[in-house]
Amino acid sequence: MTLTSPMPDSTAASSDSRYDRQLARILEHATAIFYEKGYEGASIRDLSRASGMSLAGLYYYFESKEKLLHVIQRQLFLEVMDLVRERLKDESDPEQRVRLFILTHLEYFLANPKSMKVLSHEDDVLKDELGADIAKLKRQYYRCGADLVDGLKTAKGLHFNSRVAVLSLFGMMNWIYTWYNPHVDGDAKVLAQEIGNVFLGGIYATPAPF
Amino acid sequence: MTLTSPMPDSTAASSDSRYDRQLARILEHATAIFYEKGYEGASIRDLSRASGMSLAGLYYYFESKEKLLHVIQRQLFLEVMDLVRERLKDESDPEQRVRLFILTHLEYFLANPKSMKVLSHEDDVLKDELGADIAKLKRQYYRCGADLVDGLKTAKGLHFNSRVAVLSLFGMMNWIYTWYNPHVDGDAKVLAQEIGNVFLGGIYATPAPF
DNA sequence: CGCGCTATAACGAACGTTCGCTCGATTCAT
DNA sequence: ATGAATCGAGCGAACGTTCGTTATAGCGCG
Repeated sequence: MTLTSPMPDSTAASSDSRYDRQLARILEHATAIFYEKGYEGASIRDLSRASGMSLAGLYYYFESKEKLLHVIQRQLFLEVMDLVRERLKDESDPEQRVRLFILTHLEYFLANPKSMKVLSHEDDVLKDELGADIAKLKRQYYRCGADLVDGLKTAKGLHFNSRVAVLSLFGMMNWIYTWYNPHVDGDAKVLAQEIGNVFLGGIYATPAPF
Repeated sequence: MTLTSPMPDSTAASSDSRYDRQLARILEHATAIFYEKGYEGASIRDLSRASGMSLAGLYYYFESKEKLLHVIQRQLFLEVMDLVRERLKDESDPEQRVRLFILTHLEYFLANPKSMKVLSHEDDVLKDELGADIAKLKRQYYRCGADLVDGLKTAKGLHFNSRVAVLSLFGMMNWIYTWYNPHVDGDAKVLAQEIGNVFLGGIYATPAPF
């Protein structure tokens, strides 16, 4: 009965009910533990220790380890997709739209580096319906990026393999969690600039077919 | 009745003892299982089932699950590094050297897609000495790519952030295991061409620092 | 009181690992 | 040439631990 649907008695100002605050706290700790040890390597007891709650206490908030990961991943996807949508609302220049997409993605995930890994690294552990649901969200997000790149492509009359280009872009961005060091590499703005330069310069320089 | 060679052994090539062949077989099965279920998600019993050998039998060939992964990863790094070194021997043009690096990396890992994931995805599960050893190899491999890119950079008098550029290149290449489909995307040669175009076009188009 | 929430303690199953043993091939002394 | 001893390769069964999960009983607050 937990987690599959919002609490029935929650009113509009539900974001600060005790239940919601506790749930958010648990998701945060769980994300940190999954980040450190990976989903399979993390035990419910690790989560219990980290969040200072008993095993049974945790199960009051989610009904299985799988559903817990699912909630975390789903929330992250929805949040970043919402953010992207809102940021892109006021931009119409095709190149700037791609740059803005990169910037938004990096800003969100450099602000939540542990979330970045839990999304990127634990991407295929969920099976069946739960896995299919996450895969669907992922495909939506990919589509979003691909549409932006294709928009730029037709606007400028470029010729390149869209699929490989977009997936390469996602590769650059999603690989960051393995090396990013805020003291060495700049903030999201700097990084988005540099990665945007490489990617856009790369597709602009693409050879014309003949 | 002189004692020339003990066994006639039709398929001589006795450089591989039975032990070595069995070990290789086990490593291959283990790679496949780690690929499917991840290191933490794979149990020794899974490996036992896959390789058709008992639990205790497996432990005759390695002394712990961690050491098994270590052997696999170490062997892969050494093999691909050797391959890169040999291929680069005869090429002196800086751009072609970078392209050749990309091609070699892709050829090796598209020929061994499961290995690619076991290296990329299970990269930080090993701790202490074993982990440090793998991290050292990884750093060597990174250095290799970085030197090539830096060679091109100075040869052409380009200006860009080498660290971000090289790590982005590795991001593009190492992310491939999440999406590559041999029936849709080309073989290593065509993929190396496309990724090389994006990357090289990207760093060539880099703005001068002012 | 009743209800939302937490803690204790336990469940069976699965985990990585080890022990003692077997069995065929090889080696060696006679 | 042959029996005894050794060795490499592998097996079945079990070790103690940890896993995800749950039944149940108790607390504090409206």
